Amino acid sequence: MEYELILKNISRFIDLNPEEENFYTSLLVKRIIGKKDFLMRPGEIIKNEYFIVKGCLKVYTIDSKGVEHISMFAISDWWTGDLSSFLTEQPTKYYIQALEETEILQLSKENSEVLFEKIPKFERFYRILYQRSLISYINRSDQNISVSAEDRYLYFTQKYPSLLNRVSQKDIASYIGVTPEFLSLLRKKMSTR
Amino acid sequence: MEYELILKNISRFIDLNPEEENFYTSLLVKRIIGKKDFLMRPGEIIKNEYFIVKGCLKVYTIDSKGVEHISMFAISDWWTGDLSSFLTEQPTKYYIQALEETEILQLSKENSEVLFEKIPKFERFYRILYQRSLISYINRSDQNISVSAEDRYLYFTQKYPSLLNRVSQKDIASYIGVTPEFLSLLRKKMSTR
DNA sequence: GGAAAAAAATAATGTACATTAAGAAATCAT
DNA sequence: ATGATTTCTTAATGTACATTATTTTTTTCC
Repeated sequence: MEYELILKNISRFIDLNPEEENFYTSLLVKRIIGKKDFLMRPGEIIKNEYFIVKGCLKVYTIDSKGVEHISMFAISDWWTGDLSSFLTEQPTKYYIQALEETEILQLSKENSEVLFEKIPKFERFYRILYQRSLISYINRSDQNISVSAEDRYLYFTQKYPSLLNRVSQKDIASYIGVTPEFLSLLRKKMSTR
Repeated sequence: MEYELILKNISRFIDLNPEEENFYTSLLVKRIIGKKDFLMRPGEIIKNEYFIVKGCLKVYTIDSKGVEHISMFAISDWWTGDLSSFLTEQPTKYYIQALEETEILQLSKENSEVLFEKIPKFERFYRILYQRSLISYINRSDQNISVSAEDRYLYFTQKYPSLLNRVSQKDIASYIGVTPEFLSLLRKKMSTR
């Protein structure tokens, strides 16, 4: 069934009875984002959070020199969006683009407020979800200032093996913070050992 | 009164009645960390979260070459600890050291579980706290891969002006991910403009 | 207050990574 | 399938930042 994956995602942290499950899924909107289409562009005020059912997206900014910097990839069973814009109602600076045809479920800000009122244990769900995200972002920002590009690449290959064949090297380079040329060189050096 | 600051911190996101306030503060333990003393060392399993009443701490790791990497500073009205060790009960990799005599309030894991049971709206408090932390760590990790050292330093001076006179340049250099020598050079270059 | 220790500045040299440019390989669109 | 795009590789050169070493300044502490 359509909502199986998202309900399973939620049941990792909280238990819902069938009635609550129905209420929750009634708040969701399903969307398909075609390959290369955008889910978000800079300047928009983000009114939703997104759960990825199927597919793959990249979240990135473009700097003043026109260079793309990938902030994260989002695949099946992950959440994405722009928490900052969602919370502050300021325009986002991110692009989110589908690398493949992608199916998402979106939950609007109004509906998430309704949700917290009606089923307060969703506060717990998000508490735990954000707690765990926070841990991985703390790690990532520590790593970005203390670890060489080669080790960041190695870490990426170990942490996200499923992305290796799905995402271009150019995008991986952007994610780990180097140019595609330098990553190509690194990979050559690493393979001759 | 002793708990004024922490109760004010909490009241930013949730309302507590006097009874709840008393119950909450009864779960806290007050500690003083002397200058240069450690609140945490690698290998320990972290059983508390810490709120800083007064003083200043640095959170850092030491890499395989013996180089210190500062992950964050923590000052009055901030929370600190090691969420990862706290959650997973694995040994921490962090040192937390007081840069000045520092007064903290600690909440143990057991007590935080009691707290969530007795006053579920603390789930909401932590949901919002983590959400906001997450936003700033997402920013920081984006910044670390896409922004020059000079701009990271500028951003630091703007975001944490109060730390500039309190923390050594060497520690600021570590936080932004450069050597103290290079930060010194940057500052000289910046001052002659 | 003065010696010792730590932090900061300066400078020379070294290295990780960026930039530019060009060709080869893979992917895409008709 | 075949040309057109995009991605990947390779290589030369350039630059941001690291390393090492020395000197100056500031802080610590008895």
